[in-house]
Amino acid sequence: MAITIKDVAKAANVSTATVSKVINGSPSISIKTVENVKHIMKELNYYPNSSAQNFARKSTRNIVFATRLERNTAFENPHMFEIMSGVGKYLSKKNYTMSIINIDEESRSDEIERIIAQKSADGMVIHVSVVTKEMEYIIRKAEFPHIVIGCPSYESRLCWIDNNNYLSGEMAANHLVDQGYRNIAYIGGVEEDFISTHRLQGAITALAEKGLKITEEHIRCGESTRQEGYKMLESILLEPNRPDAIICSNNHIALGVMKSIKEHNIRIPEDMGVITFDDYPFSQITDPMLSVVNIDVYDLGQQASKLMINKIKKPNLQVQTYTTLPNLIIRESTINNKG
Amino acid sequence: MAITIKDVAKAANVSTATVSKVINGSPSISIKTVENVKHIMKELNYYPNSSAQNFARKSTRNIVFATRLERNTAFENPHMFEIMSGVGKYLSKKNYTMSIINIDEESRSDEIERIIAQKSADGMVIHVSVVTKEMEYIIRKAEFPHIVIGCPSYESRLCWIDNNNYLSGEMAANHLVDQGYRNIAYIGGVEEDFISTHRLQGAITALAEKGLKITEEHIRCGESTRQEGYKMLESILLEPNRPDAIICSNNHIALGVMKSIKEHNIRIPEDMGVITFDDYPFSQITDPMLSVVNIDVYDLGQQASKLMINKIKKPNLQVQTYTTLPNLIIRESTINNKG
DNA sequence: CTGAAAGCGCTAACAT
DNA sequence: ATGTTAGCGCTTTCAG
Repeated sequence: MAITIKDVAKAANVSTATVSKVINGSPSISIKTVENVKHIMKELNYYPNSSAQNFARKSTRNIVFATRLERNTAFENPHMFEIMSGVGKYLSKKNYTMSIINIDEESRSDEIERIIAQKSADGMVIHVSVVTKEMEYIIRKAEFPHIVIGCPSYESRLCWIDNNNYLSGEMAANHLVDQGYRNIAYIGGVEEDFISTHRLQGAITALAEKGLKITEEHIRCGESTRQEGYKMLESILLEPNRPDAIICSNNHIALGVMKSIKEHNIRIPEDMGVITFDDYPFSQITDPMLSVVNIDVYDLGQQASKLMINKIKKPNLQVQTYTTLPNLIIRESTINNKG
Repeated sequence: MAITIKDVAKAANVSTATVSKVINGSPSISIKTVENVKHIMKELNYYPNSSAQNFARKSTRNIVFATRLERNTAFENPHMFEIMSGVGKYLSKKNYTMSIINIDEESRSDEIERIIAQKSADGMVIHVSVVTKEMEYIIRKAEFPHIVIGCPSYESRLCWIDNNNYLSGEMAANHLVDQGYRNIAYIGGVEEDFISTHRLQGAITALAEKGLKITEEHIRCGESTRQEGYKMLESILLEPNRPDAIICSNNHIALGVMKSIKEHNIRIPEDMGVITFDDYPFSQITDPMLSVVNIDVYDLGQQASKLMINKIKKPNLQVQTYTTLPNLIIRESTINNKG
């Protein structure tokens, strides 16, 4: 049989209550006793049984990370796992465990309800891609500590944090202007793609401040695929007023855009600058290498879990905020010394 | 206060033991009682407290996935997360939870020891990249249910599963020969990179069966980076005996290799075929698109967790096996109708 | 500063 | 088929 708190108590000639207090760093124990007990614990190679601890103290020191774990997610959305890594890193530093649950189409809120009711976690970090209104209802009804990563696509009263896509859009536009580009186009995702539309709004604002504007026909929205990016740029090149720089709302679109540009024998960056967002390691394999406005999503994850832990202590803490600043990585695709 | 098993027992006019048996699907309860109790549970919206269950039954129904979660891991090694997703998927189907722990350089075996001693999980799935001999010692001493994903790089008595890299190498070589290539080179990782060396061995064997061989000067080993891949191919092109096809041990190397080939105005696939392993979604963005021998790592993860659960039931089950068959994805880089 | 003892909510052996 | 009851190993009052 494994060794328990009783064995330690006996060996140290104290009560189990005292041992427990030592384990939990209670200040009311004399230094001498603390040292003695700790010594015995080490000697006996004692570790408190975590199920018993969880049970007795009615808390698990476990946080659930809820997201989608389908086939290919890791390839298609490494960002999500990078966030998860950041969350896990911070939690382990704070002696919390992180368990991952897969939320799929059918059972989204059932899973959540069960976790809350079973008390198998003290809190929940949720990737925005899986939240629904029903889920929100359950979480808020139970007043369960949570933080959503990413701004929900509807007016929500859940707590969330996100990076500032608006600001990212501004940075991309400002950089292009600094480099001397003046006639800028935006190729983005569909209208419901909030990330893309926020970036666009940021770009528009930044340009307006410099007395520039993106003309209507230089804004395109479509699916976030290479194929669509390619098509959207092709159609822009048919216009008489050809832009001298393109902001692409993501890497997929950027790849299609570059393909189209190259096929037309337009030089990047001399004739046309290209910039996009989020630094996949593969941004560097394009020729020329892509400039990007990047977000430190690992850091975003760490911040989220920090908030999570604060919320466990102060459950009424309400946060809805844009955090983590974007940073500009200048590579070859926007280096244009006309500026 | 949340509702407990006692409340259910009272409402259903049975003992808590009976309710417990219903919860756990014991066959010794009459259908009528089962239905009645289930009905009451639903009515009261009762869910058993999982900490109490874990504590009482001395098992957690939790599996730890141990790996490295440092910054950029998700970008550099999406495979690892794809495996993790597969593991999580299967476990949740079997009503197990999965918690992730980060194993870093300093504290690798301490973490493991703690988890085992604290009984915070029933088993452990470990990514091969974090195993050490010390860790093996701890796991085996405790006879803790485990499965390592990937074959350890030393003679180990841990249980592991891996995909068959040897077979993958054979498939790559056979495909090239089928396409009519005869003079094949292998550009791989360093010697300690077992994945690469197994693939090489497979390729050599397959070629030997067809009466072909890779000459000594057509085998190169170096770091798995684009830069090194580039350099290694450059040096091969200096040789008088120029190969007509290249097997690259991974995507990074393949990218460098293709760059070199293109700069020498050698046509792919006409003058030189290129094949590599593991289908990143980005394998498709190269020009021409890369043929690859792919492994279904999501499936590998699912198989691993299946074994994991078997091991919990039969702890003396010993497995060391190559599983999950590779499959060939033929794209543009090897289509050569000389064959 | 330390200890006695009452649980925490459930499971499982045993009895009926 | 169902109930009684003794724990599971720890935390936490409360008393001393």
